[in-house]
Amino acid sequence: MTTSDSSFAQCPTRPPGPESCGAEDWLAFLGHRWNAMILWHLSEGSLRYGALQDRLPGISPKVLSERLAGLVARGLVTRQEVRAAPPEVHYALTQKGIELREIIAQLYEWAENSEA
Amino acid sequence: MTTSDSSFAQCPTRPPGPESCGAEDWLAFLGHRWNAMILWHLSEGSLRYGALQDRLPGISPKVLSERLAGLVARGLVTRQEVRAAPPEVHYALTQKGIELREIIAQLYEWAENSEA
DNA sequence: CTCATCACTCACCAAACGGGAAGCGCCATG
DNA sequence: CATGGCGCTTCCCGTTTGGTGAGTGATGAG
Repeated sequence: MTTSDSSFAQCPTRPPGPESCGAEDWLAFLGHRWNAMILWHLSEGSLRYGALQDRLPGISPKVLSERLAGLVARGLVTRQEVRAAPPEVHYALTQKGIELREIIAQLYEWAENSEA
Repeated sequence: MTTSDSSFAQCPTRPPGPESCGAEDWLAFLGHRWNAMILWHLSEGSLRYGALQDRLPGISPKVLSERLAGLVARGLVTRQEVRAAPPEVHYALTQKGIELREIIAQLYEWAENSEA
């Protein structure tokens, strides 16, 4: 079965606003550069701001902050400040974030196979 | 299991270019406005240019052309011209397109459940 | 006291993107 | 011969985006 018509069925003509369909909204978010990458790197476990910067060569602090804020706002990532000598900020996936990462992993696997 | 580390594993530091990881590339594409929507509408079956325009209120001919060209270029959609009285152009999903739509459907279902 | 670190934030600016309007080529019909 | 429909394409222009570089605040080390 083709997942039948139960999927996008409720957002056929994209009613009023700009983004109405849930899936499209998430796709737009994930398609925004770095977001999926950050999600991926955090799946290793909690990481600090600086550690993320190191793993994402080319990202500017401004953009990294923006993306992290977006991920937190969508409930995919938690932000935890540690008031220490040099302050530490730890970012980690939420359950929701883990679930979403799973779906991205599926896409990744499909891409691998279809590319060949 | 969390799909373990077999997924993005090969694109850890995004080597040289702009988009290197397969999944991120596809996400960027799908996240581009209208693309997923077009895919969705085509899953009903073959549609003509004008029919797509009707189903995607707000899209301009320019953007629809661009998106369709992108979908064709990625092998998700076929374009078939019919030289008739008023010319007809039919767009339909390829096998690859159908597979990708499946994955989007999964995302959609996840979004539905997690939103609640 | 000075300096360095961490995690940002702010102001500025060029480049890219995206939408709207209008035009085009082809053919059939009136 | 003029008109109309279909499927685009081209041009223009405002908005957004992302990068850069500098600055901030708290704290501990030298």
